[in-house]
Amino acid sequence: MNTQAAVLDALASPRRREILRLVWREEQTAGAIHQAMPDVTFGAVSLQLRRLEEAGLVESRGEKQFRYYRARREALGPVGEMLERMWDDALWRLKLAAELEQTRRGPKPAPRQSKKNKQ
Amino acid sequence: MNTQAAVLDALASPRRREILRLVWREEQTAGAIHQAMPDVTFGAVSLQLRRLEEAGLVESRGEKQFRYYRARREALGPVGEMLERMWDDALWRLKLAAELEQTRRGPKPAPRQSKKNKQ
DNA sequence: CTTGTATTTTAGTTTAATCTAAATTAATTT
DNA sequence: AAATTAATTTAGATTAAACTAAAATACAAG
Repeated sequence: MNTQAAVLDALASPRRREILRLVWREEQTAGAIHQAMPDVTFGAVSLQLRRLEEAGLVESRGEKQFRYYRARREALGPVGEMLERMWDDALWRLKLAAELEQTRRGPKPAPRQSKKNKQ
Repeated sequence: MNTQAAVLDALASPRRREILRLVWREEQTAGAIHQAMPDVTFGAVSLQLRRLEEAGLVESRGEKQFRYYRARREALGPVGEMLERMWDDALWRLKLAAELEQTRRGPKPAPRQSKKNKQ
């Protein structure tokens, strides 16, 4: 079960990282997760949850009509600590908001780097 | 300079991970890197090198008409160790080959998971 | 069995990433 | 200067990822 590549793929998107953060310390229902991300549909959240679960980054249990998701922190090892540092950083939160904003509105304004003086 | 997210973004693609592997232990010219990936054009490799460099995952120096790239292993921290484990694993190499094959040929055959018996 | 609530899945669209081919820049050699 | 070699950049095409809206599934309660 080659999992590492799947893990990296799963961590690639800001959306999935945000979901992971929401279920990092305590389980949440799919609905609660969606409520925390009002800019996407429930369906979109559900698809990302499935990707995270297939990558082994979250697990879930069903109870009544609800499904509770929680992070499988042990699957990330030291990378998990990196994520925690990222989330603890207040500046990071602002950056994330900007990132999601961009994700919503289309491609970046392409801040191209100057081509000269690169030795 | 919030770098972590850029790092995760940069590690998202198998192609960039393969490039990173090639320059992990010793520097390589852009041309040598391209030769190791005969299924893409030099231009494509150059673009990915730029992305890796902008994310701080590789650095480069120009000498004569060549440009030498090498990994900035210190920028990756724990993720670097994860990558090394991945690359040391023989099975992983087969998997990577298959992954690149897929990348080349189009989307996956979509092996859907059965929907029942999920408690 | 019908209604309500929670969630997932499907089909199709939109958005973003990656690639190619060709043009361009840059240094080297003749 | 012209030709050669190495690498980058651009514009446009292709491929893949993410999203939406609607339909489907699942369970609970009346």
